[in-house]
Amino acid sequence: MTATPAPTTPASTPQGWRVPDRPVLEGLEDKWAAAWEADQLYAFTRPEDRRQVFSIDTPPPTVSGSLHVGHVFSYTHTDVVARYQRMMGKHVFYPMGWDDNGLPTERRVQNYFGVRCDPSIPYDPDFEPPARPDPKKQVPISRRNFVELCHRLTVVDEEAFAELWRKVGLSVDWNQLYTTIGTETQRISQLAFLRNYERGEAYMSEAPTMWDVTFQTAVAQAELEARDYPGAYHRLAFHAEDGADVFIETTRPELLVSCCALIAHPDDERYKNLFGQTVTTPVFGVEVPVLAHPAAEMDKGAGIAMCCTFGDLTDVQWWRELSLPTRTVIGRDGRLQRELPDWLPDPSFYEAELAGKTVFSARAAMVTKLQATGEMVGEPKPTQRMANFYEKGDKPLEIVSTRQWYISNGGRDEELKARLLSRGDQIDFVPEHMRFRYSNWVEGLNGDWLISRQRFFGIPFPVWYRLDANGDPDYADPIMAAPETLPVDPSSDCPPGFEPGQRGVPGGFMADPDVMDTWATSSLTPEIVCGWERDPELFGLTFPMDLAPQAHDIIRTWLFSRVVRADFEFGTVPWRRATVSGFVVDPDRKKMSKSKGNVIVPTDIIDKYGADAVRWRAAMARPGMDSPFDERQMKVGRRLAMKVLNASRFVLGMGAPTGPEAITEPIDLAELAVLREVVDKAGRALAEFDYTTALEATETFFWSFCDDYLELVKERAYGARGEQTAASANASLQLALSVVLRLLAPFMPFVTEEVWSWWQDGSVHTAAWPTVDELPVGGDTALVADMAAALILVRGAKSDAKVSMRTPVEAITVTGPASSVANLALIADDLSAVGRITCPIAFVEAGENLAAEITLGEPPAKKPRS
RNA sequence: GGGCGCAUAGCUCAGUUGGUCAGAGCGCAUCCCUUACAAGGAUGAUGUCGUCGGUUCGAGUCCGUCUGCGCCCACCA
Repeated sequence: MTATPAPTTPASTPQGWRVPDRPVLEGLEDKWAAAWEADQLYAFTRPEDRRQVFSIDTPPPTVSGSLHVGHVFSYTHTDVVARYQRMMGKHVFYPMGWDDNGLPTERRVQNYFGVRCDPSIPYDPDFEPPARPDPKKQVPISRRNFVELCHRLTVVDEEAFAELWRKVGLSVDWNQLYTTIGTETQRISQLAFLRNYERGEAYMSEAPTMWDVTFQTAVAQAELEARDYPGAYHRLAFHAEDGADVFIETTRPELLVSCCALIAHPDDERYKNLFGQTVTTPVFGVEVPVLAHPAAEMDKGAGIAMCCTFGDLTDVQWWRELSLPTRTVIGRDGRLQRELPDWLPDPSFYEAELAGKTVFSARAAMVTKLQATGEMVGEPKPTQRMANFYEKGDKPLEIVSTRQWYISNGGRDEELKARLLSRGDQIDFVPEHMRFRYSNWVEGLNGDWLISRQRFFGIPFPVWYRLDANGDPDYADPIMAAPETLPVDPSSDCPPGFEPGQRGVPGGFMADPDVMDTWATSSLTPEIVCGWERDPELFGLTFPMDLAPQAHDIIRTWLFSRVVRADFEFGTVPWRRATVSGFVVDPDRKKMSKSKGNVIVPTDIIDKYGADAVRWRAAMARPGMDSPFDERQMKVGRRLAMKVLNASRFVLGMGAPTGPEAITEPIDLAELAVLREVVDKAGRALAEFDYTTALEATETFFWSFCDDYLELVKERAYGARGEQTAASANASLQLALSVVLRLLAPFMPFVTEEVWSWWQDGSVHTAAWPTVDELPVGGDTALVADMAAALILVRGAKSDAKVSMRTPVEAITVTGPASSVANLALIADDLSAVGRITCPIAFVEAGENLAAEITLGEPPAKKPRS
């Protein structure tokens, strides 16, 4: 569908209002997005008092990915509330950020340009990526060239994202745009890190870490994902001192070489007599102790396990708690090390068959050897087990001992853990039960937060190391950058007191080669956007923030890490309220993902139904609720948007501008009394982030307003019964329209702005949120219910008779309870007009429900088809 | 195995502290070109509120039980 501009030619109306003849939805997004931008309608202006601000910690989307309809939904939820707060008079601080830092961008650059980063290659200032990228033959390029390509591509991606957000109508302040690789972000990230380091919250440690062999980087606990992984049990014979065999079962026979103990549960009668003895390993003949540890599970495998450094996290626990030797065989590339293990009595088999092999080849070689020596019982027995993966990787993680930077997060400090748990209690979660995700995660932490990554496109650590006379780094006493010099790139900048020529030479210095994980940066989004250590006035006005929206999959990462940072730096929570949106899932309730091919492209759906319709559907999904995608529901939103256009045109085309003092008719007062209740309900709901309830209340009112009230007063408003009753109708219609447009504005910003522009000055989005005080008192809401019931009686009679609604009613007797009958008598004239009732209506008090005896006249002649 | 959530019309979901709470929209059926709206409008049908117990004058609503589903975490011997 091509977007045609909305008609701007005003039809001439006596009031001077500019109401188009045939209003359409097409083109409203472009028209109003441009106007809002030109007017800087959503630009943050600084009030005097923090209480006048509503600040939002917008999640920065990963620009190397693609936005799907779920993103549109969740960002719309926040935007609805931002718009409400703005109309409430708040100075809304609503930034947008792009997460363009880190591994996802690296991967996209590799695929897009067909290159890969090789830090050993020198910079080539004239480098151009291959015209035809070949994914199988990626061109190795220098780190600096690689980073340049990352920047080049993110600029393109970010423009596409911004375009989508404008189309969706997010009322963000684009002046506050930040990126997670930007200069200011680098400065803040490095500064916060230095502060953490000074206070002892950040530290370096050499320890076993979860390691991805594909990306060759350490990964943090929060990035792990347990997945099913096929394996096989291998039953191996160890040899006891008395010559007996001790059988263990393992899924990783290739790690046998790194075995440093056998371990069983202290209460396990089968192995009690072995504790304290040593056994020798099959094939290698290494002598290892048999030890007891409660983490050994009697009913798992043979009940006795070989501990290797390192096969899994239990091995790490045993290694640490039993002070076992470190026998590393898996290298950072996932292959068995070429260096020969010095603990082997005879390394010849290792050298010939294992060194340099992948774990898979090594396993095969090991099994062949074990079968040859008779030390493996039977065939490998296939099994399904869970293995830890990096969430973006496709090979199981290995555990490798490496030197890394950490920030404490309570995983190794019960006092800190308790404090961070209590921070969670200080945050309002919407929906409330999402706080359990937070407390569950914090309670389950078993280590500190690993923030260094052995990657290229990220924020470097502002750290150097002195090199001793042999050229070896002194990690114990790192040189930290001076805060006023930030941001620094230690690979090109010099540490204080050194010359460039001293880089990499004995007695000189070297840069810390790592970059910070992307969460180490995004954990600081409140500090970044609020102007921490940059703009104290802004910071005072916006921090702690009011709202932190996110999806439920990042509670353990982004949400938690921001709490950690704010606790360390400020001793406070970073925001008062955290809201959690659900996912949009496919009709089978499966999560959308590229690999499943079930992703809905948001621009397609917006082009087809309009942004207001998509936003309407988004707002019908309550916080935290996953929502199946059903395209038909977009039509419902579109119909509402069309209704707003048409009903507004009708109301504004009928009478002269009339003030509320003209409203005197009981039904007019009654209709506005219903609206009073809606205004009250919608406002209270939106204040609590319950946008769905607000929308439902408004929408229900609007449909009955159109279907019943508008129909009922139509003829009177045209002046059929005199000026005074017409003025009452028109004043009521205009007031209701003004209120309804404002109630709908947060949800459907485009169509409401369009209609507002026909007859009002300024933008509906900076108009005041409606209050009950704008609406007259004294109306009886029961009258509206009676009206609706009466209309159904008249229309039902015609529908049953299968005749046109224009068919006259020649006789009608309405019966019902006294109050209803009395109410309907008040609006008999209006009822007669809308029902084509040509006779007086007879009212009789009888029964508990309204009923009618109706005699229909001749249906009108059908008009010929034009 | 631990935690959380869900179970109400064919579908998606509302049902605030137990007392017109058996609802909405979609879909479906029938009808209507009606001068705001045919990408419309009117009218209508549809449910032992997952199971079994309990509290109560009264239970979708509170308590317990079971069953099914979903999500998060743990789980490599």
